[in-house]
Amino acid sequence: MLDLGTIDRTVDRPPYRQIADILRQHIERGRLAPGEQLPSEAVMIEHYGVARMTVREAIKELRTEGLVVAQHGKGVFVRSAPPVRRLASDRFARRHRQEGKSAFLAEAEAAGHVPGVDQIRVTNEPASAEVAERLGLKPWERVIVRARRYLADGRPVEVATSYIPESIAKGTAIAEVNTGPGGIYARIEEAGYELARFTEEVSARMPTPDERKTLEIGSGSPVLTLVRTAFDTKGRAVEVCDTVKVATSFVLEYDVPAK
Amino acid sequence: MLDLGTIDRTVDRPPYRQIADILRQHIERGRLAPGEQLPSEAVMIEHYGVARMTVREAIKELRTEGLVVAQHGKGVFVRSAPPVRRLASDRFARRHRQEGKSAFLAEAEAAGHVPGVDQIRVTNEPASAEVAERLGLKPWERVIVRARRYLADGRPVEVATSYIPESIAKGTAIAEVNTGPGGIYARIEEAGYELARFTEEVSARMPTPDERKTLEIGSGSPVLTLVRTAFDTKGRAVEVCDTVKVATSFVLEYDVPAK
DNA sequence: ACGGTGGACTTGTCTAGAGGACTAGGTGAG
DNA sequence: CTCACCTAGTCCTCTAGACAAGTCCACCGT
Repeated sequence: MLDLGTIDRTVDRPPYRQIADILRQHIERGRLAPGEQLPSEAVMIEHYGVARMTVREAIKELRTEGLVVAQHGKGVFVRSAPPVRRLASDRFARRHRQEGKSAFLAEAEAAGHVPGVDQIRVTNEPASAEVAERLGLKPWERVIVRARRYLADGRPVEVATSYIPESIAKGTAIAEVNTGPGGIYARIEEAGYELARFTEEVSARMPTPDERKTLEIGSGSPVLTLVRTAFDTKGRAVEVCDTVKVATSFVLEYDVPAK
Repeated sequence: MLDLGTIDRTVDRPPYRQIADILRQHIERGRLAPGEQLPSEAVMIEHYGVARMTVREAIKELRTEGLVVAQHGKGVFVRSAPPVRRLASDRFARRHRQEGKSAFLAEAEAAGHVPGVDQIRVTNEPASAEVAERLGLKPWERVIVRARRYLADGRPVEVATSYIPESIAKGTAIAEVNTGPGGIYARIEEAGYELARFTEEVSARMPTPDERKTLEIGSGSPVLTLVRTAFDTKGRAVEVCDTVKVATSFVLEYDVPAK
């Protein structure tokens, strides 16, 4: 049985924070394991001798910290941390291209479905102001928009949207759902644009309601956003990729540039 | 005068969300400018005809989204977005080392103070479990801990903590507040460890109360965390740097590896 | 001119209670 | 067996009020 401890009304720290502290400790020390249910509001009201709102305040605090998620009608549960992934998925794909792809993956791609990716959507739209600016396009020019959602262990972890100028994509498989071996970077290079450099803008923020839904996360956990721009050897921007990612650890690697 | 609109009780969306929506729109459309004060709770209670807690719920929502900050006894204010910085500051320093440093910066460093950095703290401690693991140390070995806070336009934007094994730092200026030209990387290389590679783990989360205080941010805005590990040419980890950053955009750049 | 005090206004915290909505499990009718 | 219904338990939302604490400023006495 979980030791809920007691609160001390003589001390400076408000009761709802004390309760949050107790629960937070239990979670951090593993006494409340991921997926496990917290004591119900009623139990805590009884135990601590406080009003309903006080307990709810405590739980709300843990929710905004992303430690727990509440499920209407069921209870409050310790959030199970999504698995750590080594790299953002596009990088993953690029790396495979470089290092030689496993027969399994190549086969899956040839069959038109890549494990871990669902909800692929490809459209042809006028460039938004921001995309046009990043790609150096005129506002009326059109882009191919490729949106996809990545899964890990059946849970969504990332939504990525690529924008490629229609002028580059024309005549290639870029506008197809299945872009063929090597993905869009291979197609871009076949179209005569040799990739040379990327920039990435990284930031974090709270998700929009839409993103919360797509990524299936609680409102308390932040998302990482990456806007990657790919440039070719002539310095032209050839692709912009906007990635929104469940904010769990991933790893970048790079070498020290030669001196 | 700000148009507070009205709420509709016949509709599905709960009143506190409707109020939050109205305020959020005002903020996003600039009718409530950064730094500007929101109507007080009393005003909104009167205007919408709801209870105090309902208004507070609405404001709480905006707070967890990081849109507003409340100041006890003063009011609730639209959060002014921290300035965008191009690069994390350590990278900045590294780049300067590579590209040649401006006379101004070199001079400032020689004088022992770097513009934009305050609260430098250098200690010698036993390695924590995590740091020991990352640096490949035994638990009893000691590390030099260098903590510093970076400012931009007078506001804190980043707290970085470096851990260097005492065995490497011994006899160098690494344990001094002023590490001399080129910073700790130059000192590490002088000690015979040639830097070869970095890994970085990036994630985002909600700040701890302590971090909120140091970075002077509201509780609603997430922080980016970077744990960078530097390796030398022999594959030994020589430094771990833990960076907690106000989650505003910054830029990474890298080249496409030669094929 | 100066300093202290008090009051108005603000947000922070808590209480006590109500009805609603969702989930899961059991029960009984068909 | 299947389906509809009920019920207990859970969290969601809202009301109405209370006192505490921080901020600001006008006022008053010195």
